[in-house]
Amino acid sequence: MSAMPDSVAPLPAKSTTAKSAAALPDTKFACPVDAVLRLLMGPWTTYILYVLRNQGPRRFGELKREINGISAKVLTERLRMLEEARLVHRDYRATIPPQVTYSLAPRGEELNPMLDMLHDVALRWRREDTPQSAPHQAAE
Amino acid sequence: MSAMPDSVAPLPAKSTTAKSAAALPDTKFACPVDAVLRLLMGPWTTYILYVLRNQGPRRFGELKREINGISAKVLTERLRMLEEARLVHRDYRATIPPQVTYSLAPRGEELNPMLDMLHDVALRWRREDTPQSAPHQAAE
DNA sequence: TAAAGTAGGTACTTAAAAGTAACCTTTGTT
DNA sequence: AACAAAGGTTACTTTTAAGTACCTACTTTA
Repeated sequence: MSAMPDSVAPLPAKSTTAKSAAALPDTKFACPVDAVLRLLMGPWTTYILYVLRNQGPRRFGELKREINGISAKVLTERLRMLEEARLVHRDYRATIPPQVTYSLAPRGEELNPMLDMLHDVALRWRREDTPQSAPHQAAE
Repeated sequence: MSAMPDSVAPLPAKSTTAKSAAALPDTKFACPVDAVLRLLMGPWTTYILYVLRNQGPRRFGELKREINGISAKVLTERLRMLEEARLVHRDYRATIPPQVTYSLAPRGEELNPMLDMLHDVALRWRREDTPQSAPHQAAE
């Protein structure tokens, strides 16, 4: 029971300058867990981290080609966000075709144990939910 | 390096019956991590789990009153989703004012270690990012 | 001369999520 | 008779996110 001892509040889709701005006193001191989840949740985010983790540093075009279906716009958005959160590192070389390489920053690596755990849980649940005819799986 | 050895694919906002339906061959065998994150990401989801974990089983109205600002619609949606994912358990008593109690299901409790880890990382980062004048915090 | 690769940026459109408000059922209470 | 409480549902509107398409500038290649 050592989790979330602090003020926990969701981010109710901040509606600054909206019409009803006097209803919610929250949204200022948000739960840190929420903040991190908010980093990871977008459609392609964990996939990007996965590629950087397993394939190592990659250039923009390589990422775009590897992540089948993502648009340049969204890839840029995600990389900018992850860079701002210091999960990835951006290395820009102003050569004539400019060369930009992305890699996992220390904070990105810090997420690995947690993502591993999440991955284990997710795999376990999927195994449990898939009605296998003969349940004789050994290793993962 | 034991994470995500399987086919990883995002869920690109499934556009069935849309105009461009022949571009992406993915979205069918999605990454299990993505699937679990998709459960947790909505604005109020982790907050609901947090309340159920720390306050114990709660009725609908209690939850709604405790989670300041959530609407009945969204609370219902989230609880239905969490119930379908078997993270929470719904106990319905057809008394005359009907009585519905929600509690953490076993799978909900399985998430605890991971959420604790996530919480630790999130707290650490927030400490690092908050320039404290005198860094003499002892316990979390 | 025209295309392709490099790393994006911008504008526009569309779809999904969230919020708001009203309504439903039954019984007891005032 | 009207209202409150329980636990939602439904319809409607707004907000946000994502997708599509086209643009930049510079160089090499065909």
